[in-house]
Amino acid sequence: MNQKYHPGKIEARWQSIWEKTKAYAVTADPAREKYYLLEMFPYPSGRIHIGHVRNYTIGDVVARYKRMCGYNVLHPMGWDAFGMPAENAAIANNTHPAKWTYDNIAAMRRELKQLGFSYDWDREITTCTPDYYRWEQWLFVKMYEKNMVYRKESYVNWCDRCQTVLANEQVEAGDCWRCGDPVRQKKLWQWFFRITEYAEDLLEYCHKLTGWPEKVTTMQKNWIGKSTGAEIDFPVAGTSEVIRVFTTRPDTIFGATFMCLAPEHPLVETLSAGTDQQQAVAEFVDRMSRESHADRVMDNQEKEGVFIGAWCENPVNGRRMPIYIANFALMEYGTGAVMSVPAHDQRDYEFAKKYGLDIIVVILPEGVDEADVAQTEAYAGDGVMVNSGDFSGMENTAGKSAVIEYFEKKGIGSRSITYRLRDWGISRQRYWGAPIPIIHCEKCGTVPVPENDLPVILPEDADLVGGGKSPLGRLDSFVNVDCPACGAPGRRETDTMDTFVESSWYFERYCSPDHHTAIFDPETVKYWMPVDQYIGGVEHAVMHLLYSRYFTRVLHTLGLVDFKEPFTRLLTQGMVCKETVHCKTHGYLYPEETQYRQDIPYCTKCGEAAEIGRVEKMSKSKKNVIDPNALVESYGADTVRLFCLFAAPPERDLEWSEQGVEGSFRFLHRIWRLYARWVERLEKQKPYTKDPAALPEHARELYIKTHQTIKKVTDDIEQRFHFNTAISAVMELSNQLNLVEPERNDAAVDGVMRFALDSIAVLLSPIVPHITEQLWEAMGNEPGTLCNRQWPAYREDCLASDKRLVVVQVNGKLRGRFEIDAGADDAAIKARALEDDNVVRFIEGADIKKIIVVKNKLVNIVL
RNA sequence: GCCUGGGUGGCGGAACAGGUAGACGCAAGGGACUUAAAAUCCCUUGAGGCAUGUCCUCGUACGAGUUCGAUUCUCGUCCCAGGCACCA
Repeated sequence: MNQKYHPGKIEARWQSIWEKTKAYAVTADPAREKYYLLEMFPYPSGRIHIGHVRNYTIGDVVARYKRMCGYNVLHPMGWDAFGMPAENAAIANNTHPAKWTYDNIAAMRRELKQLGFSYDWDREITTCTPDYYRWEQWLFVKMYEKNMVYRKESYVNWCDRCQTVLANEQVEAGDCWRCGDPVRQKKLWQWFFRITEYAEDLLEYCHKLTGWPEKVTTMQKNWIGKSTGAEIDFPVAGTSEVIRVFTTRPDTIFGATFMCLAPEHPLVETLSAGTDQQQAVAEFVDRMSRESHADRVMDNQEKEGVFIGAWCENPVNGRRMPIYIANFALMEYGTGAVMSVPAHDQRDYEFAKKYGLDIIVVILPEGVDEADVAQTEAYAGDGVMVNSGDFSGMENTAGKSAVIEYFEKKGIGSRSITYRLRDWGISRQRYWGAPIPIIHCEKCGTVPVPENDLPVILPEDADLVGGGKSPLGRLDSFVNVDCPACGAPGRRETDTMDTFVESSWYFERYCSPDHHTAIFDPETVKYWMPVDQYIGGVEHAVMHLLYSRYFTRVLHTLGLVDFKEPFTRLLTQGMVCKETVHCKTHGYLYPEETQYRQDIPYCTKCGEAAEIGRVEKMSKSKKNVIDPNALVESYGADTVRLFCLFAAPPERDLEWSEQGVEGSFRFLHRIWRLYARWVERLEKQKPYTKDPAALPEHARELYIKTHQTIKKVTDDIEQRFHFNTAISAVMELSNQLNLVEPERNDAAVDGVMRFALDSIAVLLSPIVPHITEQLWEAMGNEPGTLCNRQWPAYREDCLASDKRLVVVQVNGKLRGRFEIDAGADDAAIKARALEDDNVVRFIEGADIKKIIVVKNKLVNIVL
């Protein structure tokens, strides 16, 4: 066996063996217990980045571990292949999005294979293929038939640069999440999924997702944003119109002194018509429409509004309330109208102060004088109702229900629930996406494409450049089609679907990727789904995960699956970060543009010393990126995998360190040399697996340590995915083994040594599969059998040694320690503690008040 | 502002039911091997003190508290990261 560890050849060799033997291909087998491990599939941007490597390494360890534990493990990989970067790149490089995408996929597949992940490549999915999106279109038609999809004209977030509509979730702080340009409002006909129909169910199940990080379910709950309250009708003075408001505080209705409408509210125009406010209102509405939705919602703008020249009447006390339009009233939340109670709502308070409107206190906190409430700010807390007619004197918490019941009796209001969540707009005016399978007919309206005509193939000859309309809209051969219902000339829908649609059901398709007669084979889905463990970035905590949960409910409603939640357990791994380096003249520097001398980076362009900046998430804009490919080339995949796991537990951010990588490489090298020293002596040696008691002491210690390591590694992987501590444990074991020298010819230790070395190979194999397979073979084992080996069990009789270390405290401070037989009773432990020289120094001449003994662990003497 | 996390040596991180704080690794310093360097191996390494020890004091963001005993539990404060935010 070579003394030196050369990862290059070894890794290529095992990868080709795994590929040839289809080592990780699986089939549904009802006789075996399944485990579905899924990592979020990547967008084929061109190269694998280090975040992918971390994500997929974590997943691969779990997949390999579960396989070794006997599960039938489904571990697939594929490509989230539709999306705008392909289009942008195609325009920039004068190529076709398909070519760009497929080239990228080929390159990234090669990179993934070089990392040795245990995927069943036979199940590879590419979402931009008709094979895949035809079933998405099929599902769209089913949803259309069940009225789960609809079309409406609505304001949408529009990005001028990307020429596309964005979902609310895709707008970050008022800007496009992709390009960062400001987003503005545009009115378009859009297709929507009725996700709000499932709002309550999605919310309710958040509490049942016990295998998810609380962080994520909390974010989803906030996103759904349920509010309980009432809807109440306010009659408009002098007309038969009523304004319906939603409020969470019906208990404050006696304090409502004015009304605020959203600028888009349908009554704004009618009510202001013919009044002297008409002009001012029109101007305000116009100004608001030009301001982007994001600006209106995001900035803590000053509250402003305009009186619309009409009044309504407070239904509980007949008070005449002026009606305003206000910039903070949102048409898409509640009813687009707010009953304003300035004494008890901060926004309303500021608005009232600004425009000199009445403030009436109706809730009195305990022990406070009415004159002191709402003097400088609104009081939003609980208290006793005052100035509230028959309700005065009631606790406001009870008052809420009482007021609602009163409304219901009088027929002017009712209990109501509102959600922040809105329906999912899926129309995109882009080329590189799945066509929406609808035909517009003048006579029949919107007609779904019949099942037999699916898929609606995305034509390859679209002209991507040239603005205004969607590229598909400029393609007559695509647009012109006969109406399937009446045969008259019709027009195809030219919008494509949001790419979040593809990623909302790909995990089901993985179960039967080659099924050509249905969206998936129900039997295999029944066997594999739901996903037992899903792993991905926390940046998908709201959109992707909520959409996937929604889609699974749709499939459930359509009778296609018998579960509602797609992902039983979720792990969100942290980001990969690295320090930034900044040169005064050249800005941010790539690692290869810096040279370190005595820990100070120098810019290779100008030779000047550069500044080390904050540690930040790796990104191209900060240039603090690492190319995984280059790392694999110089250190090998095993080292890269090992470092990704060792540097931090998965849920935390990982700080990249070149020296850390170096350290991981050295560790693998140490393991390699440890084997090299022993391989000749132990090749034919059987591992010792019997009772530890039969061994001489030095061998027994090694044997016990090995079993303890097996337990530690097993627990760390199984219970917490804390691979960093699992690796530490193996390092400790290997450090101990390194002290044993084969040259001593100590036959008593050989069997134990063989057992320990075998164990190291097995324990490390999910983490560093190539080197361990190589070492396994070198030890005379059948080549390639390590990855199919049973995960080792540990002997209970090895977990605790027969000696225990007991520490002695005096008044809680550590003063001594001693070893004692494990079986020793409290009295014996106490006696030993009191004999300890150093302990005696501290207790001499003092009164002992109390002695606390924790068996086998600790004595605390209290003076 | 609200909701999540988090704050431990020079650094990444351990301590997974309140019981030895700093495992493991990195970096640094010293030594061995070598003509030399690299690689490798060994030793030291939280801060301070002196009486140099199986020693003492301090120490897990800060301040209180509960406890025989707190990195761990409670309350308050500060800071960092992520998410949400005029939601009626």
